[in-house]
Amino acid sequence: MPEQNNSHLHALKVSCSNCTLRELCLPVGLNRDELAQLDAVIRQSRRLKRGEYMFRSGEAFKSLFAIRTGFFKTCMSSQDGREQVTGFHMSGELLGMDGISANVHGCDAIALEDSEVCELPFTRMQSLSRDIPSLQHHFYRLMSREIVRDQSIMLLLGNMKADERLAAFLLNVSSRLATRGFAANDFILRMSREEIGSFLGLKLETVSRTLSKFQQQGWIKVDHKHIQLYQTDELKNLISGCIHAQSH
Amino acid sequence: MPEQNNSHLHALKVSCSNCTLRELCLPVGLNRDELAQLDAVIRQSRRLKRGEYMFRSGEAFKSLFAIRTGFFKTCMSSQDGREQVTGFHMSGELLGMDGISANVHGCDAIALEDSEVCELPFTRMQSLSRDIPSLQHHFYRLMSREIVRDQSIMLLLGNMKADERLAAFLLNVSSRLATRGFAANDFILRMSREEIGSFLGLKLETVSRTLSKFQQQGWIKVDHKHIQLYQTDELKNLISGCIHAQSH
DNA sequence: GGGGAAGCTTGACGCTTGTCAAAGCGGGGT
DNA sequence: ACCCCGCTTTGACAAGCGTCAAGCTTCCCC
Repeated sequence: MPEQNNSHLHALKVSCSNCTLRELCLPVGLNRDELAQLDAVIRQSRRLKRGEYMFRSGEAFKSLFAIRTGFFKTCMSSQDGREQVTGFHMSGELLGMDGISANVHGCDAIALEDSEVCELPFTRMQSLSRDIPSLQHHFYRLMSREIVRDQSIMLLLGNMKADERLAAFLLNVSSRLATRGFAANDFILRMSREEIGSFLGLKLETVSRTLSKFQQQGWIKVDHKHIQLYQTDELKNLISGCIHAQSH
Repeated sequence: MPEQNNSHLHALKVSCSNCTLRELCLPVGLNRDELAQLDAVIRQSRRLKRGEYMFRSGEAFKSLFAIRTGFFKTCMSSQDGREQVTGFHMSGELLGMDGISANVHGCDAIALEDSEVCELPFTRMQSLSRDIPSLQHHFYRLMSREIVRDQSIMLLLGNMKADERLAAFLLNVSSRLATRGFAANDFILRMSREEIGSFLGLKLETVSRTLSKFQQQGWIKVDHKHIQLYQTDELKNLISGCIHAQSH
């Protein structure tokens, strides 16, 4: 692992090497020169402790943020303090794209564990992407991917019953962890039952009960936030009838 | 209305003049030369009859489509034939952005009335947007807007009760029609109760019952697909507690 | 190490919405 | 113009999930 000195980009590349899907990360198919240009634009990475905000709804939009390590939730809040979780995000994912349209962040992004992110100033990325066609195309693809992801969640919320939603959620988390080189069938959830419920359009009691039901049937083992999947086929069966069963 | 000959772009501009929000359409802040370039890229517009497909899920993605006139639904289908409506779309809106990520269309787009669309070959638009920075930025904003729209629907599906969903839906349709210069409080719905229900995550009977309830309370008048809004304030009250009550 | 708050599980009950059914109305095509 | 089919409305009933409540565990901070 040579010449690591002072290259924020290198760190990004390292996080990329953790991903089977290179597309999660930025530097794809760039030559040495283009990499250097990109590296110059990426700001010093920033560390966040659990509970800290990466950005808040209503703040001026200036940058996108790439997660190098850690785990985040994005959520929107109403006046009376209730919140709705709109997504959970892992290393390699890009946050803040909803802020482009109105130049204002449309949601809060909160670290669920100690994390590290890279800041990508948007106007500079935009002009850089004019010089590097493959970068431009990559940005369009990332935004399109976010649209596809949101629509698959719309399907989940509009069509599925509680147990189907939980099964889809567990399989999604599992596959995303596997993509990053972690165990697919034995993991720690970083979020609370209430946050899962908020994301899935369910109450926390329903989440808890449904997990217990899966455990009783021998499909999974639940020890608080420690989840083990024993029979993923049964979980897949549950959602096989649903539209576009595979995860985003 | 001079020199209309052979300019597909002109037609787009005409459809734009119907919109209070110029941002819905493509040619914003372009000079004469840039307009000519853009015009050269836009393919001959295409007419569709009610029920025809603009594109289908699974087809190769080649172009985005701008609606000049008419009304569309987008939806996804499962193996067993059930469908989920993911959106309703009016003149000035751009469809197909979910196809960019995988080079395959992710949903069906079907005309709900006789319509006219412009085809925008994506790779050519992409290279053109490198020469015209404002066009590039506009595309990013359009995709971001789609992300925001999808997230507001996620909130609706995850948080709201049946009557709140219907109220939000009616107010949304109303404001989008007003934006295009149509009456805000007296309109014809182009979709069936079943399609509304599919979009809102409800069964058609619930849609029908809830509309009847609104009518009983004197808030609206329902005559099949002909809707009149009498007391929009009451509808707004219903969703005032919800997160981000305003429409997309 | 201990205390307290926050998170999780489980039960009982009720409401919202889905399901099944029947009847009325309207519109499009022959 | 008429007829048939599809859409809509309305009712009765059932089920799934939310609500309220109590007790328990765990984790964090002092």
